[in-house]
Amino acid sequence: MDPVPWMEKLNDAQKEAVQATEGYVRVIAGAGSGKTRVLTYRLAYLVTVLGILPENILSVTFTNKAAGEMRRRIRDLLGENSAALVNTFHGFCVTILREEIHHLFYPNRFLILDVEDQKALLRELYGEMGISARDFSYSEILHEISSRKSNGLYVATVCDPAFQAGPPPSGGEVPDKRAAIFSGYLAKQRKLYALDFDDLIQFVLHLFLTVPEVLAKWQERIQYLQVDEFQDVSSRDYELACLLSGKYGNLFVVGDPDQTIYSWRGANIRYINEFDREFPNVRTIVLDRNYRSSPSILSVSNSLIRHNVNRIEKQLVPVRQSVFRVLHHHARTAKEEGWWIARKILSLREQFGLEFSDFAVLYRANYVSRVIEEAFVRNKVPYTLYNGTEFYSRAEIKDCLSYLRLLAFHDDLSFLRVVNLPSRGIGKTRIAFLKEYAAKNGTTLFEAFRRNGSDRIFARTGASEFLDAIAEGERLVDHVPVSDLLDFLLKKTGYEAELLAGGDDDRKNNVAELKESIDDFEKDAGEPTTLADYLSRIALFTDLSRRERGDSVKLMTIHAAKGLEFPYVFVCAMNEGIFPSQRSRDRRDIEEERRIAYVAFTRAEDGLFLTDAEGINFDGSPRVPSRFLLNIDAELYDHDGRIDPALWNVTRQYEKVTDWDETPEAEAPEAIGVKSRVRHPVFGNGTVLGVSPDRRFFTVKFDAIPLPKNISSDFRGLTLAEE
DNA sequence: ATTTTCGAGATTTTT
DNA sequence: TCTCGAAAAT
Repeated sequence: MDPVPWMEKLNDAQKEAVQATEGYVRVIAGAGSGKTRVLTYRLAYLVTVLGILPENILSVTFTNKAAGEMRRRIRDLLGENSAALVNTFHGFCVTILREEIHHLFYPNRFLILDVEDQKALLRELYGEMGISARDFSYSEILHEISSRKSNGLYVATVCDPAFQAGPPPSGGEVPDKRAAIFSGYLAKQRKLYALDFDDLIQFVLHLFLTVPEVLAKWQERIQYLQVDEFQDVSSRDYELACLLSGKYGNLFVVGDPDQTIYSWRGANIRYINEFDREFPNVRTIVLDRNYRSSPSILSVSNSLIRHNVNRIEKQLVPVRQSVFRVLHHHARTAKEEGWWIARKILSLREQFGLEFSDFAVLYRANYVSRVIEEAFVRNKVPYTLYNGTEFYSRAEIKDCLSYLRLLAFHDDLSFLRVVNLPSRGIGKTRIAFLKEYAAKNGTTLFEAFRRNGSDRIFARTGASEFLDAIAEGERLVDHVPVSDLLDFLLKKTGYEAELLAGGDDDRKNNVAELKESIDDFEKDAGEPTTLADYLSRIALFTDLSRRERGDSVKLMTIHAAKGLEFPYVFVCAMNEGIFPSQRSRDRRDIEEERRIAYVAFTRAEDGLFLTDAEGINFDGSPRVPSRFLLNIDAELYDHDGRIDPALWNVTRQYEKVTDWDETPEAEAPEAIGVKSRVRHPVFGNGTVLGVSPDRRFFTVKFDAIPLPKNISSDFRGLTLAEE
């Protein structure tokens, strides 16, 4: 008695979820339990069985990859015009802002800043303030800006028409330099009318809370809201979902608390765990049948995740038959580890008639990929590197996009990037001249340049050639596709000539790949795309990074692999300090690392291989196998290669520091000062070389380790040594 | 005044 | 291994 034939493919719990369209519904969906299928079928059910209009339905996720996959599937079920009902949080915010941002005294054309842009903006600011990047590292400051922004109040400041975008306070002793950097950053972003990733959501929330008719309009539109990966929502995402679904009260959330791996970005497991206490009459559906992984892989995963204390017990039940037992390989060097993986892939492929694309290699941190790549090159294993942000932050890609952005926005950020690229003899001094003119006349740098391009200051430079190219490009903007526009610009500005002259094939390929991706984008959109359209979308595409080339092994971080599945998975560099990361300092951090491992393991369908290698860490300490290997019941997996029991002992030492419930009562950190002799549970005895100005950490030279290490002053394990 | 070179420092995860 | 900033060279 199913209303639609495809419902036959679903089990009872999945069917129940698909048909639970009204009210507040929470689905706890274990890895590989057919979550995506439920989400897509539910959309199809709403449209075909209930007759709901697609524009009244919205399905949101976090990544473009997941949204793209959903769009593809829903298109297969419902046809072309259904794509719009799937979006990412950020993409949907852009949609809202393009219609509504004028309420906030921002123009409808706003610029979206990615991390590289943010850094460029900071670099400018530092120059004006006379600050060095050594004292205030970009990433640290960006993190702080992000957390300062999370209180939401700044939006009102930035949008205030009276907000002065003047130069930040400089010279003299500013009591709080970080506060000054923050306000300087806000001033700069306002001047550019730019929004960074945090702003996209913050501005929408601010709009909803201050302009009631905007909220009412979107609440009316979104009659059915479903949210994927709900375990990863932050307080802002949560607030947005609640507001949007506030009128009709149809909110359907899906997630798996065991797969929370974005805490560092504000994800809070609380929102899924306490969902039933927040809303009335919540229906909870549990999907615990696993269709993806073989029983061996599943029991290893279950065995691992059981070590997390803060967790709701849930056992995944396998549906499939086992193919291989999970295998661990311990290598003597990182190089050998890479070679073992390459060799294993070649032999499995030979033996079972597999494709290279059946294999994925996952790792905790991007830098691990280098060794693997090298081994793959040597063994002629074709691979595709999915390196998150890296593709779009490649210099040549940013260059190309900056040229396009300069045409669309005339903004200072893009201008500064491309004006001397290739080198036209326009350096610090001439830029300073432009800045002065721009400040005096209230124009953009580009306008200043256009007015003064023939001034004698710019004699003997390529100024006129550059201005001609841009002017001609502007005439073309509305008449040719974006891809042709880029082609034109690169030729006319001499960028392409310079690129071809250099022997760097990677850079050439990257530019070629960008052109292809623009082509794809235009075909995908169906209708002619405007430049502004393209630019506002591309800013969010950080993970579309690289198209798979031919039949090849996929290399990516575990975070990037979330939501994907592969027949054969290698999880490499399973060493203390890499995985779990050296940065994890307490039990909560370790539990998140363990969830990351759990996500990695549960990506595998038929085969799972875990590898680690001995060697030296950055700080000179020796590498030992990851504690997660010890977490798995020994009889559930096999070892290939012998491990010196002494290594396991060191692993246990590490484990004691962070994994035990409470570290024993220790001396108050105040007692430790410069030249104190201290004792550390893992590194042994050492001497304190220095204390950070804010007393956040001590710099300690341990006797047994060549380089000094910074130890958090909150860390209770560091005590005065009794000698 | 601009470009090149060289050395030091940094390395989680990403929308 | 790669990136960034300051000094040297053109």
